[in-house]
Amino acid sequence: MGLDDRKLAVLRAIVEDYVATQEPVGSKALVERHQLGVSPATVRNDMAVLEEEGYIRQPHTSAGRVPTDRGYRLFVDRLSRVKPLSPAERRAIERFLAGAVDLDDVVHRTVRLLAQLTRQVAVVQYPSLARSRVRHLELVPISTTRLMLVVIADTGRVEQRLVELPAPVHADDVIDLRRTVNEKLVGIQLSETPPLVQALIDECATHLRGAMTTLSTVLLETLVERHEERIALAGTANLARGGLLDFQGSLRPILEALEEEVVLLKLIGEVEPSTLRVRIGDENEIDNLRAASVVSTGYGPGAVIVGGMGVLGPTRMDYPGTIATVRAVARYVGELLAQN
Amino acid sequence: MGLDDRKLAVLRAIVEDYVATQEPVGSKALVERHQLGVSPATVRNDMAVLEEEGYIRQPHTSAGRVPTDRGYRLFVDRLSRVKPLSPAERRAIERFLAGAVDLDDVVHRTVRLLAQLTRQVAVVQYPSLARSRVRHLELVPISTTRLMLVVIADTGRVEQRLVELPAPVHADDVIDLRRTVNEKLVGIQLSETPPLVQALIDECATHLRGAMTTLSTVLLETLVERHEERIALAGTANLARGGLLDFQGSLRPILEALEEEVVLLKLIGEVEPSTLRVRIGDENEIDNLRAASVVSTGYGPGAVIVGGMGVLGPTRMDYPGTIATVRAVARYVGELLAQN
DNA sequence: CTCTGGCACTCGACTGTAGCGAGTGCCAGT
DNA sequence: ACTGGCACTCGCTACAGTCGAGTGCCAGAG
Repeated sequence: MGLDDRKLAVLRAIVEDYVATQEPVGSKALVERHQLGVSPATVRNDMAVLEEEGYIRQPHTSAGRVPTDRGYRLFVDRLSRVKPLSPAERRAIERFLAGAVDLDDVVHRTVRLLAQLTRQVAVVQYPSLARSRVRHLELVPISTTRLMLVVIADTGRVEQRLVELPAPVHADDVIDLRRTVNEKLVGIQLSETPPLVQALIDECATHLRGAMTTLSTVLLETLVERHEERIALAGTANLARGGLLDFQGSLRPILEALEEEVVLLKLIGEVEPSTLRVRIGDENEIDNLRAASVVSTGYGPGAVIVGGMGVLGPTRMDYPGTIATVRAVARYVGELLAQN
Repeated sequence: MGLDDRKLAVLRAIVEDYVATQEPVGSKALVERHQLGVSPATVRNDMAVLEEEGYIRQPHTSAGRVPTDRGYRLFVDRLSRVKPLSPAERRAIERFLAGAVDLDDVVHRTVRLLAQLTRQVAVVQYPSLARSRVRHLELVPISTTRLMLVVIADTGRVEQRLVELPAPVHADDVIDLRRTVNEKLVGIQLSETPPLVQALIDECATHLRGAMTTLSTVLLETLVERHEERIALAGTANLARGGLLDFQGSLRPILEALEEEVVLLKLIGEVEPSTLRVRIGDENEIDNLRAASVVSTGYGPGAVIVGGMGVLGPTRMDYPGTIATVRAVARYVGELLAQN
């Protein structure tokens, strides 16, 4: 395990060159392009050690070296300093996001921005309902037996659902229902509403029990079970950039994975205390994504985290740059959310 | 232009074989696989004519023939009878769509269903707001200077938008506003609301003029300008099926085109009286899609058309099957919309 | 006039061989 | 511990040769 500083420098150089050129890198080219201060032969010896330890490998004998997933991991963990964005980039982000009129708009702009800046596939989760608080519940009578339930969360997210009532309900009763529901639920975090929703049924006037029961069913369904998580995606065209060298020739599995909301949620939705997460190749739990890397992070107003965002690209990607971009975009979106 | 029946039969056979095998088809193979009742030599002569007329071509000398866009066009127009779906398929469609709880759900299910049945990229436009009627307008007070405007269309589509008022408004006034707006606009087709919205400002009480002005601005924006058209997409992974033989090796342009909502709308949104439209290769106005074909149609409750749907695939696709599927799915969705 | 069988021809796909060169591993020397 | 040198490996490219599917054309039969 003895990896002295120079061996690490060699690994860093290999990663940087390979990411830039997409071609296996040999000892001679390395000493030419980086000031390592030693001869190719020495580098070769270091390479042999690095290969033995599993950080790099040769596609075939008599070819240069290529980093392995493990090599990238070491690079990310110990060898790369996050490169700060240029002021121009920061301003671009700010300006682009500032134009948003709407939560939907914010999410759309964010995902496009991420895709464009990183030149990769971007994924943004809508602010999770479970992590939001109820700002207001609205009941709109459509007919005597139909209500439109509109849930407005403090993150600005709005969800609606049609409710089919078991029996006709008078307009005054709708007002009644609305008041009761709002009194009990406004300000509560959505993930904690289920018990309260149960209690609602008992508390309301007897002749409204039926209506309230279906209403609360739909409420629970909307808030907790279904739909709950929405996702925006952009930049899939970037997958086809690397001339099929990345992703070992077939985009099929990647595209398939990206079509599954569940998969995407798994990718970026598991938000932990740690600010930012990088999953490299094999580290991905999803089989279809074994040839890809994912950089993801949570975002939200202030320290609260309401959702995740991230990008997906070939394992051979510019980690420092991507990490910096994802982090910066997430921070700006968080500020934007906090303002409103 | 003398294309007798046999030449047409040859063309049909070529198209069918090529679609099935993805390989240039030669004269010998043709007579073996189809009962044409003539010798290869005769077929060759017919092929020479077909080639001269531009319906087929040779990738290189001494290779079989491949249909041109023009050949596919002729095939679609005159040589293919729409093959009816099997009862099993019909039932599958019905069952799958029947489970939908929601307009959103209907659209999502539809697009996935289309992608799955045709094994191609599916696109479904949400019921266009411009073509819907207003069922209800709701104003939800968020704070004294903020309203949430919710527009509910008769197609079940719901659109919401935050309104920042120029000055605080009392709760009673909100009720007033809501009543006025609903009285004037409910039942009106959205594309015809603009003049009425203008009139609203004049009619309302003086102390509400300011509020009504911003409100109507947002209303117009929401209904007409922005956002208005939404699109669902599925099955992009199917693009990567044909092993890069379709789409001349690069998915890039296709994926790029699919990312642009505007492009997608152009693809399937131009709904005309004609029931179903097939655009083959070069016939596509969008440059990036010159290597693809699009089968699209309008849908809606009864004879009204509220949106478009369709699929996109390689020019080498099973036109009869795809056409039948798209038509059937559109019809079922129409019925579903009519029921509610 | 139409169809057919025959024949020469074309040209892409595949195979085998050879030379080149990037890159390596090893070793002896400083 | 580093370096220069050297033999070796092996993928890549070019080139020649063969094979065969498929064609176009033509003369002859119906």
